Parts: sequence; structure tokens; C-alpha cells
Amino acid sequence: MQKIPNTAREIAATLREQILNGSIPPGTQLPAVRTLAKQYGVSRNTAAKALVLLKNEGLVTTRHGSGAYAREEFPIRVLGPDRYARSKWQVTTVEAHSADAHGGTTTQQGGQSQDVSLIEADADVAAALNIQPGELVYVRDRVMTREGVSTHTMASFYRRADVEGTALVDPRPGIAGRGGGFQVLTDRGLPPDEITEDKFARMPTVEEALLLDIPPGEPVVVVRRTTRTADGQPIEYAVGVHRASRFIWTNTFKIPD
Amino acid sequence: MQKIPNTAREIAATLREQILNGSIPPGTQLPAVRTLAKQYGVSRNTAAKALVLLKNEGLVTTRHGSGAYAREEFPIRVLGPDRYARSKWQVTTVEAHSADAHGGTTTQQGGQSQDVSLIEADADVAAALNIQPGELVYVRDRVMTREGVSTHTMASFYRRADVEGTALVDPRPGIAGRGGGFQVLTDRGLPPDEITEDKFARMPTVEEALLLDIPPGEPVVVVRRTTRTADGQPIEYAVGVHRASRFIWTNTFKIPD
DNA sequence: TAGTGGTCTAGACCACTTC
DNA sequence: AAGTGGTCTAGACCACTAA
Repeated sequence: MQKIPNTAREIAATLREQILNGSIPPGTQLPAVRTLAKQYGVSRNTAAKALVLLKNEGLVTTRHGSGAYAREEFPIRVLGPDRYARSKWQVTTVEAHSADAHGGTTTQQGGQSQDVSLIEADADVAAALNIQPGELVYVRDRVMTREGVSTHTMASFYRRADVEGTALVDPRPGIAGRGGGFQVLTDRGLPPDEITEDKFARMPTVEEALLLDIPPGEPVVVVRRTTRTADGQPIEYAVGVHRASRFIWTNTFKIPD
Repeated sequence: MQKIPNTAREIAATLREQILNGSIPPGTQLPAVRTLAKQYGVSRNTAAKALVLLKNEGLVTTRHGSGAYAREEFPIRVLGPDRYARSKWQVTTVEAHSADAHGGTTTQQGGQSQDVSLIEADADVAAALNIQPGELVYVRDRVMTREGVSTHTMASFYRRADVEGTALVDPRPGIAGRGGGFQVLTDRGLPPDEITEDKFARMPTVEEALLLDIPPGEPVVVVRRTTRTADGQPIEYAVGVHRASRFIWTNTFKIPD
């Protein structure tokens, strides 16, 4: 005798299994809430709750007025230390500034909403840049997109004296494009040499969810990066918030002694 | 004229703000659902839903029959590459086996449920260990705990010939304790030299949530690690699932060319 | 316009905790 | 026993989508 699912959790469980074992392939529309309710003999409310549970697990997306769908899989970007390689940002100054300033995507990705401002350093920023809290620092706020969808934000902080008057604090988008920050700092006699990166995951705030269009049930990965010159002086502190489903970080290293 | 919150989202928003700005400190009990309902003039159902939203953001924990509480903060472990350092696992064989086999915690942490079995390699494992899918490999499944609470799981896969007959595949807990795997492999003439680590975040499966006691609204970080000898032969593939709120990964490296 | 998901109400019962 | 969160029902209205 088979038990018939009659709670939100149980209905969610049977749907979850169908999604995971492939009998409901990615992108397929699930039965309508009213259908589920009738099918399992529960109230519409309960059937809807089952879908909420699956949404919160990241297994299902809903489109209001259209239906509920098994979550599509997305192309995933693999990020290694190579993304900071000199060869990727060390270009002549002329080339670096030759990009179209109208926000056209010059590579496969576009840097959106280049937004520069001068703010007071909070405790985190101050500690990372080795200055006093409250000192004025430049922030460069960006939202990165790929193929039209935003994938992560990045806020870079610089000591005021290091970047004053440079292209870095020019609010026009595209001026300090891909890796441009490192080039500008090098021109200023502050060549980056070493990076320390911290990573952790959490659920997005409501603002982040709106900004990055993060569906319910998807976490973010926060990356905090401090870049230093060869003599240990911090020249950039950056905080990025990434949609977790879009990225894998990879790292190869020798076993330390 | 101030709008009075009267939807689940709005009530959640006002509570969220109180939690984030500290007027409801961590660990404090929130108003009861019935109280909230009366206070905001909504049904009990709606007030409860506001709490569900906050739970899913990881801001609130509920204890059935007791109350809803602003989420406590937990001690966070920072993991760097040093956790693989030779000095931490290169001990004499005698010492490595001298640990109490009754599961007592000999260091600050205890390795639980040491569970060894021989299974067929799936595609992932086979690719990582450079063997054919379906070949038999040893799996060492563990649940790690710290101060009594489980923090992460770790499944290590070994090529059969590499570990057959060693302490690694002895199912008694504690035998191959902290870092013991590397020591055993070294004794076998397969000293680990290089590690490749992949990390990404997602929501836990139901099984993971149960096993690691993960509250709603907390993601996991999956770490996949391949360890190789100096000549590039893979000797261990390990997959770990970590409670996101308990860990930060850190990594310092020179900027590549 | 018909069908979809989203949300709310009012009431009920259950399971758990606390005293 | 009293108070708490968890869940379900039945019905209602709204907002959005698709034809």
C-alpha cells in the first residue's frame, strides 16, 4: 500500500524526485497549482506551498501568470588565479583608452553602471587599505553582466592619493575597463604584485536579489580581495558579490611545508 | 502619514531592519506569531509567513514550541592552504595510531562516522582519479564536528591499489585521523605534492540539511579537491560539503604573468 | 478572456516547550 | 496547562501572461 502524498513537504518531495531523476527535464512546465491541488486532494494553498519549498531549494522557478518550471541550467564560469594575469591587463595606455565610451561591449562582457564616488572608509575598508576609518577613499561600483544578464557586482576601493586624477576615477563607463585598474595603478608607480582573496557564501540581501535578479533559493558568494605591491602596500580593496549558480572558483597550489 | 505594514513582505521588512540595525540583538526572541498578527492587524497566517521569509534569508531561527529568535552569530573558521601543510600531518606512524579509538576528541575537533566502503567510480570520480568509470575505488565518508556541532562532510576517494591494506581503509574511527590520509599515502611511496581545489555554493539537499543540521536559509559550499604526486598522478579525490556560515576560505597568491 | 501564480483571511488542529 | 510555531482547509481577490 503506497502512501499518497498529502502535505506540502511530501508533494514537494515527489516533485523534487521527478526533477532530479530527469522525468521532469530542466525548463519543463510543472503542473499548475490548481491541478496539483486536485491531483493530491489537498487545498490549493498547500499545493502552492510545495512549489515554494522547491523554489527555496533552487530547483524550480516560477513565472507569474505563466507557470512553474524546473530550473534551467546555466553556463558556469570557472575562475582561476589566471584571471588576474598580467597578460590580460598589461596593455599600452593608448589601447586601454581606445574603447568606445558609449558603453558598447568591447569584449564578451560589459561593465555596467561604472559609478565612482568619494566616501569615508568604514572599518573593513580602512583595515584593508591600512588607513584610518573615516578617511576619504574612492569607490568604483560596478555591476558586471554577461550575455545580457547581470552576474556579479564589484566595488573597488582605492586610497585617495593613489588614484586622484587618473582614468580610474573617471565615471564614464568603459574608461577603466577590464583589468584597467591594475594598469592605471602600474602607471602610477604602484604595480600590483600579490593578491589575498577571501570567499564565503550566504543568502543575498533583498537589494542584491533585486540588483542581480537572483531567484529565490540561490545564494551568493562574496569575494573580498586585497591587492598589494611588492613591498606590501595595499593599493586596492575590492568586494564582489556573485550569483552562486554562475561560478566555480578553482585554485591549484603546492602543498605547503 | 506612515504606511502600516500589512503584508508578509512588509512585516518581514520591518523586522529585518530591526534585526540588522541591532534593535533586535542576536539571540533575542521575536514577538510571537499571534502577537505579530494582532499588532499589525493581519491574519495569523500572514504573520507566520513573514517569519518564514526571514528564516529563508537566514536572519531568524525558530524553535518549535518556544519561539522565533534573531539568528546567533557563530565562530567562523578561516581556511587557508596552510591546512594542508606537511607539518600538520607529517608525524611518525606510531603517533598517528596512538589516538584513542573510542572516538574521543584528541584535538579540538573530532572525526565522526568514519565509514569506508568499496564502490564503483562514477564519471566525476573516474575523471579525477584518471581511471575508467565503474572501476572499484575506496571511499572514506566522514562527518566532521566541532564543539559538538557538525560543520562539514568529506568524502575521499582513492584508487584501490593505492590504499589496499592500509590504515586508511580501516573503518575504525580515528585510525586515519587528521591529515592521516596524506601520511598513509606517503608511506606507500605516493607523497602528495600538489592540490587542485574547486569551490562553489548552492542550497543544501534535504539529506545534507538533515545530516549537518543546516537551518533554512543557509547555503553550503562544495569543495572538490584533487591531490597529486610530484609527477602528476592523482592519488586522492575528495568532495566536501560545508555549512556556509561557518567558514571563510582565504588564499594569497602572486599575480600570474 | 481564460489560465496562471501570489497572497490574504478565519478558523482549526497538531506538536513541541515551558512552567 | 498555557503558550509557542507548523500546517492545513476553503474561499476570495489580485496581478500577470498568453492566446
